[in-house]
Amino acid sequence: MIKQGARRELPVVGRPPAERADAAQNRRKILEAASRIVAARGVESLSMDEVAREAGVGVGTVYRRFGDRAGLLYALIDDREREFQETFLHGDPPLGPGAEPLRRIRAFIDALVDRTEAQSTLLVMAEMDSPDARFADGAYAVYHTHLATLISQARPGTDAHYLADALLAPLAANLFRYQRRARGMDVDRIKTGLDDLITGLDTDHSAR
Amino acid sequence: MIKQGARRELPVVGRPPAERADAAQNRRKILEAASRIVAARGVESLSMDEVAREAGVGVGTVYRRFGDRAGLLYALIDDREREFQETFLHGDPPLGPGAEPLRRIRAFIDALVDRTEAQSTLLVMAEMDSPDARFADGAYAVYHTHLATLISQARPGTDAHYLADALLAPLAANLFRYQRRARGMDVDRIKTGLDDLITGLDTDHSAR
DNA sequence: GTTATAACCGGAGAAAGTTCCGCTTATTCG
DNA sequence: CGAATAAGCGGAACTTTCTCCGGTTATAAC
Repeated sequence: MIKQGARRELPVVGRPPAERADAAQNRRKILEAASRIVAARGVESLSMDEVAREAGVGVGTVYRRFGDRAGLLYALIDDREREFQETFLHGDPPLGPGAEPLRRIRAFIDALVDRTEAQSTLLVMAEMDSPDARFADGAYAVYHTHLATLISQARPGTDAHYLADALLAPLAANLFRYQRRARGMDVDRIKTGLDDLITGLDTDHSAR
Repeated sequence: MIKQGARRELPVVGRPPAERADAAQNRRKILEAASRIVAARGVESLSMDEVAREAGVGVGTVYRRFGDRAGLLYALIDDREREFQETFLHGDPPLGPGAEPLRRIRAFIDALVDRTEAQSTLLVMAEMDSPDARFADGAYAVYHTHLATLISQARPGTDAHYLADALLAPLAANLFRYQRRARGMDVDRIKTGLDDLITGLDTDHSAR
């Protein structure tokens, strides 16, 4: 995550040129305007035109800075959750390093459930206008790598890469919201269910 | 699945009034036109205007019949897969009744992977313009009920309802397509990974 | 066969996302 | 400081989805 839009085609070598000062300032203005609108009237009514107007820039600028609506929404999400990554990468056990892998997996998934609960509306909207955006976004990659590492420690020999995706999948914002709203499941029930799934990972399958 | 759009608000009691003959005919014409366009130029370029024109009706008619774009897409999907449901509900074992539950779960998930592979583009598009549509659609409900029943047989005492969602989640079209395209995973790898996850379900967790 | 009515029809137009392009400005290099 | 240039800017215009409503037609009751 962190940097959105802006550079879609990278130069063959070397880092992308730094953002010009005025551009960086516009990025900030846009992000703040978007945040203000979301706080005031919800994500549903966040139109690109309005963001541009509120930020005092043209629509074109919003698009140049963030690529598309999904990009803007993910930037908004990232902006709020950078510290979450800190917690599980370098924080205290059982979330951070120090605890045994399976314990960390559980703690991580639990924390992710809470995060999803808090941001579900924003996440659903973001997923909506760009189906791959969730996976292309850096945040997902970080979660995936983290989980895959832990899984391969807990159960060497399995396809940790795939299982990480599979464990993250039930936390897709649209399913999560459907379970919460339409199915009437509460957060604890979801956590318990996922714990059950994780427990299965700890099994020795070779004998089967 | 089966019936899309048309009746969003049901009468309190009794079945909805039958579709008028001309309306039913338009439904057919629209579905055929849409199918033709998809076959010719892909789902990406399926615009409601064009469907209407090709079917020889007004746009309003398309919307009255199918509710929205997602509704039309799901109708298209259902139209092609009604027999899939037959297979696992009443077909031969191990997919159909007769085999032991865990065996049937595996067979079902495997078959679903193949179905997702075949329809992924259509499914991704449908999920895109209406985040809950996948779950609201009758097909998902059928899968969910089927799986939940099998899970509660295989492992009484667990939250089969939740686990069914969790097992279906990695088959979300957008994740699936991302794994196939961006991650370069092949279908067998996905099946194997899911089998691994299912195996975990067979564990006795009470001792843990 | 006539009439009442509920369903249906078409297409104009509103709303929102995205693209395009001529003009402006920050930055760099001599 | 004074070009040269690459980056950035704004907003009009285009696209596509979806809504609305005045007029039409199928269906059923008499």
